Amino acid sequence: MLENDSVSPTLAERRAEATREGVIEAAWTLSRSLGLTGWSMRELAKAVGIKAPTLYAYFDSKDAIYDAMFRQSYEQKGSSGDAEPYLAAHGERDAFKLAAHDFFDFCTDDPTRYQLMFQRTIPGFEPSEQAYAASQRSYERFAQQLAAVGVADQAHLDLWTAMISGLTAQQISNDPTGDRWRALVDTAVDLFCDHVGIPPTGDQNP
Amino acid sequence: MLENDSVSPTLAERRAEATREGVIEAAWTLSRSLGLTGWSMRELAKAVGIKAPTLYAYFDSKDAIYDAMFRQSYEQKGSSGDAEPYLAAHGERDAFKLAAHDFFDFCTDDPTRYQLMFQRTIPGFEPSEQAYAASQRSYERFAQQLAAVGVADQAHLDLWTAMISGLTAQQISNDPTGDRWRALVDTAVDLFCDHVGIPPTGDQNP
DNA sequence: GTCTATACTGTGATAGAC
DNA sequence: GTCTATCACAGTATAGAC
Repeated sequence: MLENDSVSPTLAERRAEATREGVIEAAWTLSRSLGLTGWSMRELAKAVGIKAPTLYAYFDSKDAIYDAMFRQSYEQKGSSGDAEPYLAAHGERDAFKLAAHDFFDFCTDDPTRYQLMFQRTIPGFEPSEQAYAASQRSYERFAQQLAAVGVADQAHLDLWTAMISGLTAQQISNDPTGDRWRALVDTAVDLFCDHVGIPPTGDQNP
Repeated sequence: MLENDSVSPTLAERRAEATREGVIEAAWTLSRSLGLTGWSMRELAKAVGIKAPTLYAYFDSKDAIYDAMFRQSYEQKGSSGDAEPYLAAHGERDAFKLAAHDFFDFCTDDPTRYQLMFQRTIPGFEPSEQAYAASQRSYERFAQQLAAVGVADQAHLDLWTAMISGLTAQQISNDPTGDRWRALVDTAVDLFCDHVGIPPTGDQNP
């Protein structure tokens, strides 16, 4: 690990960073075909074209690789699928439905990523402070989005989280290629909106 | 593995069965303190008072031990917490609430068991045909209970499953010692009952 | 500074003597 | 059935070549 506090990275640092990203990308590819814990450091090294011990020049441990993947996932989640643009263009219930489907699809699009982000499935792995902070920022953005449409009560946030993530989890583990629980998302959102007092779409003057 | 198709087991078989149960019990103890994947066959053997290779006289592999634990869990679930007795004694919504809390408490009482039963968390482990059959029987009992109170539509069953398991999962992973999501169970059940047309308690003549 | 060769420790699992 | 000895493989550390 180089130390260089100047503004522009040296060429060596840029090259090292490129290698790091290549390692992470290869780790994703292996994880999607063999499972998150289905590959060894030796296999990963071979996929990148280096020897296993060289990996330790870029990452302190296998868990550090998982950590980078974890953090990257939460940053991806932030940079796509924000529901806010919808709010101006749609009625409020439709905004909730779009937000729910955004999350649902983000999870089902990449079950391996979902497993890393939301299941505690890798023995011994716990996200570092920085990676955990990325997940916290993601939750904060989510909370602010719901606050923007009038849902600020913590209990309401928790109910939303449980309902949408519950549907998602069932879909991924019981019907990964189908739509059995996806088809229930709109119904669940309507139940939630009834509960928190969001008026039905088209009913703007209660 | 001995083969004896006669009705009464021999003394040797009974002793072997007792050892098997001791192994499983020790595996639970280790799993609860170190995590499901946090112990080795050598540690397990030491806890039972034998050498590691001797374990393989009782179980074909480590996964076979997980399999026995998995199956045992689903059989425990069948023999406790049936909601049927409640049905005669309570109004319908209260019966749903009791069933939901039964499931919720069964899961939060033993998060390790929950992890084995409902998360796919052990790398490479898949339940055997017999163990999977035990989990299927458990689901069938659940479906029949809901049918007995008038919920037979598959989509309704799926919505119930997603809501209650979603609350449970959030509780276990985000607030294992608290009540943050448990406090939402009754609300969720009411939303569900509103949706499927179960009248509120005390409203027997709609 | 980046890589390779080698080796250490612990894992699940097996072979074969008693 | 239970043991000792051993295997192949894992993650990882280190010494030293370039």
